[in-house]
Amino acid sequence: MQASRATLELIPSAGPGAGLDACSIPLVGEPVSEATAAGLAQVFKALGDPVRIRLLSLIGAHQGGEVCVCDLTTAFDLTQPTISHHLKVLRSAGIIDSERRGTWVYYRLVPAALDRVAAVLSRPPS
Amino acid sequence: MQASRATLELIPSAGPGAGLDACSIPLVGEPVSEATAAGLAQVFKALGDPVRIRLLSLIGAHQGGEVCVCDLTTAFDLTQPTISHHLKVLRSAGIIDSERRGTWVYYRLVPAALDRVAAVLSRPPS
DNA sequence: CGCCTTCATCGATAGATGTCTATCCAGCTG
DNA sequence: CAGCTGGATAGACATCTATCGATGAAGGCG
Repeated sequence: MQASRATLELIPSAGPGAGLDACSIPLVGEPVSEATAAGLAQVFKALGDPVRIRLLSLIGAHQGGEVCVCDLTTAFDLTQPTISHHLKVLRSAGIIDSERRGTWVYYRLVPAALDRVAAVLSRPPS
Repeated sequence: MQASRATLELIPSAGPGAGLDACSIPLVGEPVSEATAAGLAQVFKALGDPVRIRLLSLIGAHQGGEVCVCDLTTAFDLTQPTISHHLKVLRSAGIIDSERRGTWVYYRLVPAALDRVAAVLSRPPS
């Protein structure tokens, strides 16, 4: 590195309590910790598939906010285990939730999770 | 090839020249098309890595909104080609932009892209 | 010109991921 | 009980990806 540039300090403080469950610090406001970045990345990774995006859209757009898995599997040209796998990824990320009622399992969105992700992406008013 | 214009169209249904339209394409409002889901998934996939999250955070938090690559490489325990790879992924997704000035290359955020993603995740007021 | 610094690209490789088939579990109904 | 259906799990496999070392391209400097 040439001497005419001042090196800046940018190792973020590895403070405790880092994670997605922490308060939603804007992404562009200040450097996030490694743990926070890992938590955010997991959620974004769950969103990083076209099938899962469409699954979320189908669930969110459905009247009542709940969709039976049987209705989701028929909406794709994929096998039932594949859809089940994608639903599991979304559920592991905390984006959706499921409930069994009798024979069928219903999935619904977790609005708080989506809100939190949206808040992270929003830049602070400056 | 710096600051290549070969970035993808973030939301295909937005049309060319639409720019940063504040009107959100709802993810939870109505089912999205396959093409829209694919475009969104690519952006989310770009965000689905802890290193890239931290890169975005470092760029966005830096004074002036620009960061030299040399400062980004020193912030991670990774090699320079790896950082360059991650920057390319973010740039291909339209999330960041680069500009060469003399010896150094500076990266900055593309706020419109982040705003659009945040808008997609925001649910319509019920 | 030659040399150095900065950054991008190439090629290889270990690990992650999406998809399938086969199978198992839970719940309903004869 | 047995049998059927909706959904999850297991295992296999092809593809993708994150990372590295090596190299190339662009620009500054003596």
